[in-house]
Amino acid sequence: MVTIKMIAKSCGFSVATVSKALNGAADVSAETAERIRKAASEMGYLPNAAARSLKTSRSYNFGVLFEDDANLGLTHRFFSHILNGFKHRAEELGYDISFISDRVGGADFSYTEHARYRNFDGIVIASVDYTDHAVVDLVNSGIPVVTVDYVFDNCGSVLSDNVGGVRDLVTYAYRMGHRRIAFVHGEDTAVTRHRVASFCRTCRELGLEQPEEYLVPAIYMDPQTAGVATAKLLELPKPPSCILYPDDISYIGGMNEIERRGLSIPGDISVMGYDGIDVSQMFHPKMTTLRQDADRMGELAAEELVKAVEEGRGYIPGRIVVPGKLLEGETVAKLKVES
Amino acid sequence: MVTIKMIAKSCGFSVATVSKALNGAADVSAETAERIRKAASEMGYLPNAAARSLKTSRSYNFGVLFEDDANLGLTHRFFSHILNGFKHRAEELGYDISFISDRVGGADFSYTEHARYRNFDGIVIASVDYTDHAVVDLVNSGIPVVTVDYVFDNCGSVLSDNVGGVRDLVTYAYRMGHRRIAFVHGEDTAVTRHRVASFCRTCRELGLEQPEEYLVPAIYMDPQTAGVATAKLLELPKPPSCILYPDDISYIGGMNEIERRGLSIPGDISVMGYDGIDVSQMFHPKMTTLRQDADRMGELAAEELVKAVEEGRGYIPGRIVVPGKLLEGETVAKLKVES
DNA sequence: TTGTATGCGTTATCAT
DNA sequence: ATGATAACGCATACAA
Repeated sequence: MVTIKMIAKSCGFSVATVSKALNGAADVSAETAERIRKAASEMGYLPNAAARSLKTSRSYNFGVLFEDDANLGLTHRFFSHILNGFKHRAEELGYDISFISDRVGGADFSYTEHARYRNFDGIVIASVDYTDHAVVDLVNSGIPVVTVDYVFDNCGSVLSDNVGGVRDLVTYAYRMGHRRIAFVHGEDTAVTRHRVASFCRTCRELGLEQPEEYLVPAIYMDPQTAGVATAKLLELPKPPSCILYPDDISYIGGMNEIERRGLSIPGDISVMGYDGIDVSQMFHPKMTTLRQDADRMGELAAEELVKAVEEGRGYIPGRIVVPGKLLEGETVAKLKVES
Repeated sequence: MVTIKMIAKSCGFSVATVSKALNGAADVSAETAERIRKAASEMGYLPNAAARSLKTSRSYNFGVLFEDDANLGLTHRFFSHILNGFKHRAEELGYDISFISDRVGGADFSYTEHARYRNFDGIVIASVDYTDHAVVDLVNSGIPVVTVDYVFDNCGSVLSDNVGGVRDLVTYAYRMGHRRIAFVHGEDTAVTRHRVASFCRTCRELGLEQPEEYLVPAIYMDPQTAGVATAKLLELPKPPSCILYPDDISYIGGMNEIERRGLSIPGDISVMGYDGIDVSQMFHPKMTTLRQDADRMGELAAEELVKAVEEGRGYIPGRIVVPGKLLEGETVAKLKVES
């Protein structure tokens, strides 16, 4: 391993001068800077991140906290795209990425302890239970944090436009002539509350009836509970003509229940998904769903985090809302409007 | 930030003793060790990874290289599971995880340079072009490496049993009475070559005819090319009765082409996927496919890498083959055997 | 059993 | 413009 000390010896300069030259400091002559850089390159010099971090207390390393209830973790479709976008943009901006966990060296550590131990310059949080004490603690640790799909007062955040997304879906169904629209929603989270609120408000604004039974709980990414919810809706005395699902996977569970009953989509009942995952556009009938641009969200999270880190105490937390896009498929029937 | 120096001052011991006590060294009395640990805990002491790494040249950090041609990266279904399993097991074993990229601090770095810069103790490689010079360079860097689905002489490797998987699928089709079996395979990679070889060998052993036209190339995860390949097969004078696809997503492309022609699965033509992704078991007809246990593969890669790191020069590269599991769905018809 | 001293590779301060 | 030196936090060889 070649160090600046060895370069210094080889060139006849001091380590101080070598360090400055390599970091492009102004107070070193262009000539010697050139000579030193050449020697460094020839000798195969590489800086040592640990030494640099120790000295400057900057790691140029971001911590990533991605955990979810279902323990889908990195295999979660939405979040794997977030991570993907975050990673690419962070690397462009000069930061590496590591995962934060609740253990270090085999021993239990809090997230905050882990982050301090590794001296992360900043942290992105997604896909977790934001009421978790350990997460709240991390958020308040003083380390710059950007959260995804949740807002803390003192952190930047990148948010999928859930309110707009649900509004667009319901409005689309309305325009297609639907007047009895039901919402199978996910378990209680901040995202779910936003979506449910948007659903109720949009229905009210459109003058739609909102029987309590048209709001049915299920579990995100779980076809099973979505099927049960669907059964409940179909057995209502006055069943809906259109069902909105919490995500595209849940949609599949609903679809199966519908077909099991000999009903057809969209002939007998119309349905809509959420997320716009790849397979949603591959199967027939093509799914009507709302595509979330998760890659873009990840990129924006990286940019916001860099801003938070580099602006330091003067940073004003950004609230970035990323709009989705309605993918008009073939699962919503065009109805004659009821009298 | 509290350091061992501050603990030393607070307890009246030297930094050396504090360091030893905190690391559970034998040559420190149980009593003082206890006192020191108590003080450390009370003062909120946390070790500093950079300082430790600088001193010991061990980072307890693994580098992960996950890139693929399609740039699906982390959103690739198979690889996101590998990463997930790797992450969990590595954390249990006391290692953190960071991504390796070809840039550091915004400047271009080779993978090897990046790995040296961060002083990774070990590296896992998956999902890349293994002929890439930068990858080969990393493999030969001297840093312990474990590869997924590829073998280098001097590295450990974890392999999906592609030979056994294809054998099982073909044999299953044979048992179901199929005698004209076609294979739509992915682009040329090591995995593809193993699968094609297994396909040919199994057909030969079963005494099946193997017309050249029954081997059709497509692209992994691309429904489009799979559809084209399917069209070619269906238009053959003697079309196959069963088609094996390179993955479950490609299967969908094939299915769409089949249905577009008014044919039904499995009534008119039987089909099989590969991977066993979640949605493959949700849609009807349920897919017959081969489930790869990618999470397990990731875990085993972590264990193998720890072994490589800790055994040092005495490490003998392991070749771990992980068997898949045939998921018997509803897409392969039971045929009367032709005379 | 405990303490002293040194150095890991780097950056930063202050002289020269 | 360049260099001597200290310090970042920690682990360890060796002395006491």
